[in-house]
Amino acid sequence: MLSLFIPRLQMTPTSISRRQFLSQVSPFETLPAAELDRLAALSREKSYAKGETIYAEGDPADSVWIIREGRIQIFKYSTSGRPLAIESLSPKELFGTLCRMGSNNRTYPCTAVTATACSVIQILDRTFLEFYNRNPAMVMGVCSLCSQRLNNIQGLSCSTQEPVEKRIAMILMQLHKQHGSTIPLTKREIGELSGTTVETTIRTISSFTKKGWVTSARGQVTLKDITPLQKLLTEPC
Amino acid sequence: MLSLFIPRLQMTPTSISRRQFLSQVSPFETLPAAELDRLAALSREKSYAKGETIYAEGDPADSVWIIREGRIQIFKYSTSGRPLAIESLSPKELFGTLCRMGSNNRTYPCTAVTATACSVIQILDRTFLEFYNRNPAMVMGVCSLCSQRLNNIQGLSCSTQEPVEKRIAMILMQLHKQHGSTIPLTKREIGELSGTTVETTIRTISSFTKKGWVTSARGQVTLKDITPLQKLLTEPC
DNA sequence: ATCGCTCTATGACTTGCATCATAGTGTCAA
DNA sequence: TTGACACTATGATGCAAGTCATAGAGCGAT
Repeated sequence: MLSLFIPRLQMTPTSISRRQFLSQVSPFETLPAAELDRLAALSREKSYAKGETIYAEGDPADSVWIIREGRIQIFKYSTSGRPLAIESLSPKELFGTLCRMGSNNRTYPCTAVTATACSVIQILDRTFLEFYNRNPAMVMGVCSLCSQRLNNIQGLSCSTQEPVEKRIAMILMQLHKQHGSTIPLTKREIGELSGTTVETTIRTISSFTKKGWVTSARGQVTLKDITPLQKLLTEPC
Repeated sequence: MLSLFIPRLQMTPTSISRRQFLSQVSPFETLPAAELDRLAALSREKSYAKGETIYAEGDPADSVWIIREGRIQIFKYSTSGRPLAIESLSPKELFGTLCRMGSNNRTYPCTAVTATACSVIQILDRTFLEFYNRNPAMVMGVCSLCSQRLNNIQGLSCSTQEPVEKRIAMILMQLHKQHGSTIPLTKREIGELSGTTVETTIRTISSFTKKGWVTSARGQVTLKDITPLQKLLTEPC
């Protein structure tokens, strides 16, 4: 689908080693030093250009992924082809893992697409499971991550019922936690996370701008005053 | 809110002991005999009439629950008050647990309401955690449950994008797995699971009836032919 | 028996948001 | 510099599904 000539991310010499990076990633924090060395040795690193698909829903799954650099969106597609972005993930976040831990689910349930140039760490399932089985503390870490994400998604699935304006406000608040007051996403991406179209997203954000709540530029939204946004969320209608 | 005079479920003398029942419940299956005895001794059983709220979103949470008898629906409410039933749970299923395992989330994120008269087993958090910390196999069980539920809900949240007809077909297929071909839910309950109104649910199911796919009676829907329902789900539009 | 309530059913009206169309602007590549 | 393309922007139109209204039918409570 994508041109073969898209330039890959040029890895700048990273300041910290992969091992050190992994030691900061949530379910690996508890691993003893020797295990971390081994994990760093057994994992590999890959680079992707913006817009590349790392895996697609239904692909046979054999790996767990961690973002080292860049941003990735996890999609589900409706049968009519409209994309819904379930999550927008930043460095140190895992993906392609959690929903496969339980069942004998050997395919990816979603599609992972890079939203920017990315560098990701790939760990084969068999490697991951080896560490998983050997380190009870890590099992708890994964369980805890799973649980957190369950909570997020529950919130998301409930937001279905809300009118678009609230859904977008909700996503903006969530992105605010992730990125701070300047959110580096295009209107399209925000729309995909809100489950709506670009046009509606633009109209809505433009109405927020008119009210002085945000400012908007190409590829970014800056939150100027989050209290009215917060208020909008809790308002009865 | 509810009358104080609603008659409680009259517990018929159950054929199996609570201990034996617990031994069949997923994350406890792996517990050694002595631990099961202890768990049965430390847990307690409660009965609820139809329509009672076991806990509400935001309530301080101190327990893990298991359905012994009856059916329970887990709700989120939109700010306009419209209910969305995230799940419809049957005996042996846990609730009030999974989304609290990770964070220090001391309040329930959803509301649990009995859809029929129910008997439930209550396990205090501190008891549950004691077993959780002592039995690594149980941690994996919980992790796996969490992961399964994450998958279910991901499917649900994506279905937002689908037209109502598909959402209802989807829910019917899911309930089919749970209950067999006769689904003992009212149109209202099916609507709540599909994220739509009673009227729309009735209209849609009535259209399925006219096509000969289902038959419908007060408080139940019987699937006659699931292949066209299945086909509806995958159809491009 | 009868009151009250929930469930089912169907028609008429309304509306939020998608869709379609058009266009200006910023950015990158050759 | 010029084309190609993504992003932003705004107006016009249509439709799916919600809302409101009404009514019959089943079921439990007294």
